Amino acid sequence: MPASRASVRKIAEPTVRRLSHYLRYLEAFERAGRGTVSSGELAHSGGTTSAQVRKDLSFFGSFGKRGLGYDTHELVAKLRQILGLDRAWRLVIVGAGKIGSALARHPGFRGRGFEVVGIFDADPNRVGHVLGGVAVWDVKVLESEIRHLRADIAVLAVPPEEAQTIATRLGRAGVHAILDFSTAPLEVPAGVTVRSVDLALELEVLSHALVSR
Amino acid sequence: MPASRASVRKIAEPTVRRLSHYLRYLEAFERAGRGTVSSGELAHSGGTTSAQVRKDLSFFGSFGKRGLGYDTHELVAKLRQILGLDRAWRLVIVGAGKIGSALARHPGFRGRGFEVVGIFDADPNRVGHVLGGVAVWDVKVLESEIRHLRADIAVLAVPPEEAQTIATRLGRAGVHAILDFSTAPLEVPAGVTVRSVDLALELEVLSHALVSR
DNA sequence: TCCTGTGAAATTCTTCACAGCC
DNA sequence: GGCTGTGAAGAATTTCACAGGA
Repeated sequence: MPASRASVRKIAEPTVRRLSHYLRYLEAFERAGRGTVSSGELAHSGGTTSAQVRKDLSFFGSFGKRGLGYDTHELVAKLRQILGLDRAWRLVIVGAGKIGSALARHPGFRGRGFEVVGIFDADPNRVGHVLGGVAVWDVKVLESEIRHLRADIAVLAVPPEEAQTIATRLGRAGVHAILDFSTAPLEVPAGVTVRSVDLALELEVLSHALVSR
Repeated sequence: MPASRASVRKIAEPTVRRLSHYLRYLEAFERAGRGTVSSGELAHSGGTTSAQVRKDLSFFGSFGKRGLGYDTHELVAKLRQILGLDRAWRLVIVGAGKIGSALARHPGFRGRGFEVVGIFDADPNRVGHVLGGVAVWDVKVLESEIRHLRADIAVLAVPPEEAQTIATRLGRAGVHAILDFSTAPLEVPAGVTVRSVDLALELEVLSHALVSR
């Protein structure tokens, strides 16, 4: 049952994260000129076990060679396809504050197929400026401009009290994926995926680790 | 078997994350003047089930009141203790680039008990400046200054190729917790906890969600 | 009646272990 | 010999469901 071209089967989120990890390491192996990689090597770089790697990959069919490992190029291409990275995604950033503008200038996104095509802010002093080569628009024109820019994904970097309003507007504008840096709980319509990055929460996990050693 | 004062039992990471979430919402309830909160309400704000909330909390003893719910203040205090937030943590940021300096100026940390006490960078043009009220030190004096500042947690915001070196030096300087923004795989000595925040990876999870709908 | 605390069941995720192929 | 693919076992986590206190 090999996955047919477009639609990719539903995978558990921890698995998706591992696949993304594997891809990262595979690309490093690829740059190093390695033709094949074994599940053990992938496991070592990613902090899992070889059995886990094989299980994760076997989910999509078998493209390893016994006794050898996986063909680096082939596996990279396959993972890109599974993760939807065989196309470019168009990103907008909402909120040109500290985090938003740091992200706008972050060069790492474009390199991985995520192109920032627009930035929005409510502050008239910021509107019209250019950040990282991208124009800052007034958030008033969010919906129309997002359609115009054909954005797929939005990065939400606004104060918590505005997050819900913007998220709702993003949903209406046809954005189906949001990377949320506000710490507010968001309610979004079905069909919109939200991933939250909460730095205070990450610090709290570390805090717990420190006291529970 | 109620947890005794200082040492807190080992909990699975997903549980810790949920506890942190609960705390966030509880604080909102507290500000709204709510004396008690039910597991159902906590579950709703956090996107889980009431049974999950009760299981998570019952792990530390029973401090809910049947028919009523949990005492807001009491539960806030308890969660703070479990998460190690009943004390202040001293944070250093290594790397005063885009992400590092955005974090240094981020007001949300101090508000939640994490105080940025020092910043380090290798660029002489940045050394000696002040970011968000905190001095930028030369990374050459990392070890001695970290001991001097009595830092508990380090935020690693350096280029990937330097991440391992710095992580090793942080370990030697007595830092037991690292929040890592570089995307390199880190090897750290036992006793050092690392949490990685990888924005490209988060975007890839969203990408996968978009193609697998 | 409302809501907690918790064994038991169900489900999900991970590891084991080995047959099979290069 | 080395390494994949995978059923089966095992572990961990989540959900169910209900007894019992406010």
